[in-house]
Amino acid sequence: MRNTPIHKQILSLLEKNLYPLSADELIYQVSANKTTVYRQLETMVKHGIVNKVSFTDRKLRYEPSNREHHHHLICEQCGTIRNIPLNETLLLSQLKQVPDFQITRHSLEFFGVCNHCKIL
Amino acid sequence: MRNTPIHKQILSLLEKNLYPLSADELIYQVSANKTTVYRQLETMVKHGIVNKVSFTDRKLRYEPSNREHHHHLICEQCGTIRNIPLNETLLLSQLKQVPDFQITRHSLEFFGVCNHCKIL
DNA sequence: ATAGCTGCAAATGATTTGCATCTCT
DNA sequence: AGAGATGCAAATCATTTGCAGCTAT
Repeated sequence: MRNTPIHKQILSLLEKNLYPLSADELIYQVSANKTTVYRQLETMVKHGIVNKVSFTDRKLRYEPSNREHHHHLICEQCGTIRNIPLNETLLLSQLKQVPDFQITRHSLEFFGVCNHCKIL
Repeated sequence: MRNTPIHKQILSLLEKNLYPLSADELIYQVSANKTTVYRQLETMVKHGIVNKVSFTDRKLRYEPSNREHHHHLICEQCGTIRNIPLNETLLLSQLKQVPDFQITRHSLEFFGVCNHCKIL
């Protein structure tokens, strides 16, 4: 992974913003071709410095992977994203209520490798 | 929401399968135009009988909403999805290990309405 | 009768690919 | 030098929309 100007720009934008950014939000601000932005993001994901997150609006979003463990609150009306540092021992109670936000549903996905694939 | 043949077919497929189905998996099996399948799914979501779930592969998936509360294990190599009925008090320990599956990451999203939108 | 379905073709929008050129290390 | 990065145009893939005709209730 090379430390090119575009690489720096993208990383700095991802770090500056508190919430995950979609590719188009980056393309809008970075002086590079959109293909390059997508490719740079993919490179960063492959190298583990950026995480890809997905909600239900069919856009992928990206955020630095070195951020303290947290989750997201997404407003289904305006799409605003808020980070929520989640003390996991408090998960059960938080599932019901978070200040200034009415949770209607949540989604939890685990990703990894199944036994079948691990053997291959 | 009308009880049409296509509606029945789709609902029955969603119920028969233990894991969320993508639109193309349904289109493959239902004798209807793909547009119709998408529209029927949207109708079902709107009426609350089906939930939309999204992983990071840019396809949306659908499952009946009356299923017992659960989450998903997605193999990042073969894409296989497994349901995991999650006793939430056990969440903390489960985040680390589940039988026959090596969890590398998870994603938890909360959806709802932010205070700003609730006021409008 | 009529609001809600359906089909087909075409449009959209996010993301990806091919290919030629450039540039970090 | 050579692997990785970039730009542009075109392709892909999932999903959506327009419009005209159907059909449950």
